[in-house]
Amino acid sequence: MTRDREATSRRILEAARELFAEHGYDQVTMRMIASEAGANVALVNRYFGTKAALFAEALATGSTLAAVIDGDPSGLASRLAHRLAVRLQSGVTESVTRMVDRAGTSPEIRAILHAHVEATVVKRIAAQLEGPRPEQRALLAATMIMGTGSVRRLFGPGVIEEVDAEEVEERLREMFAICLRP
Amino acid sequence: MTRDREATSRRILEAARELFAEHGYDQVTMRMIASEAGANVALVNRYFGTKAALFAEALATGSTLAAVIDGDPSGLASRLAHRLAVRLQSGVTESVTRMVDRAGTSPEIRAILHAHVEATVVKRIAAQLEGPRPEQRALLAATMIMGTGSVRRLFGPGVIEEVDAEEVEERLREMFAICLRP
DNA sequence: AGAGTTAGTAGACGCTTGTTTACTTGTCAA
DNA sequence: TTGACAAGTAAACAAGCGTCTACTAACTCT
Repeated sequence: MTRDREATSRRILEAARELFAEHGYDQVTMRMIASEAGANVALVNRYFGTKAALFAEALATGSTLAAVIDGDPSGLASRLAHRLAVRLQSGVTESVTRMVDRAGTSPEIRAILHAHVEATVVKRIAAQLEGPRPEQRALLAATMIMGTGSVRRLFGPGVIEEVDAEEVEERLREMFAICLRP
Repeated sequence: MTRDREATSRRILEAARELFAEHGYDQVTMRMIASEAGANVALVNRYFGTKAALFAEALATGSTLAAVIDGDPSGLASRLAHRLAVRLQSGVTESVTRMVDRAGTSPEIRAILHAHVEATVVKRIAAQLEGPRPEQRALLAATMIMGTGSVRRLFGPGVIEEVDAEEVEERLREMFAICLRP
């Protein structure tokens, strides 16, 4: 057994990120994280303090939505619609929505998530919008992102297979256009 | 202490319905339900078997969304938009979305929720739609209902207060119109 | 009035959780 | 080579969970 604090804590953080994204905060135990990282439970606490602190740190790294949001403002609706349609078809959902969806009701955890979604989704979308109340419209877009995740996870791959992906994408594009327009 | 099995089990069921709707499955304990109903924990198990069975029974009674969905098909988009806008403003969200949002990942519970949402929301909306693939479009509407709940719960009353309720309702109405049209 | 049924209760059972403590062991400077 | 420091481990902690068993007490029927 090679002893490497940096490598170990990095493995722990990666395992935490994947597990939290997949199962949400409550459903993941410190022992699951330790096991996945090939480390001891006590080390997880020693390196990251508490479970909530580890969650916050895992959240700070790994949002792929930002790359979709950033870009040409006029194509934002199309990019978001395409992303959601692809995710519906592939069976994968945004890790952010999974986490929100399964966050549990701990005020501390919801506060951490709130700050993260506000910074990486709402503010980021709002920054591209012109006209009054950009955050209100960005919030509506966030609604659709979150809702897609919830529904997809609840209904599973069975229902979605009967769906015409192109038609859904076109409808989503129009819906995004409505909530993003000035 | 008056002894009335029917009244006691009804109190338990009501307490379960309210608590599950407010906090979700995982966060509600059998002891919370018993305490809220003024009954003993053992009685809850005796009358309803298991926690999951009680959840399923609580779910079967108490969906107020159905009343909004049923009615004139041409006014469906307006009714849904109004409902969501009101709920955003009042700080209350659909109990169905709360439950889904906080369901945890137990396959049994998610299966129960899936069946419930499919029957009381998706199929009910789809029944009003004409044209091809009504369920696909009903699913998009469900996406917005679920998403509104997630976002509202995550952001709390603070952000929503800065929102122009009428403008949001109008945008929601147009978005519903797009996803419901043939 | 007394016996039997049954609503209601107290408490324990086994398990899992996040976290901590006391310990062992590998690594590297002196 | 040795000693000190840090990485890693095993085990226990206290608390909380769903569930079950053994018991008490109120109601009903003869």
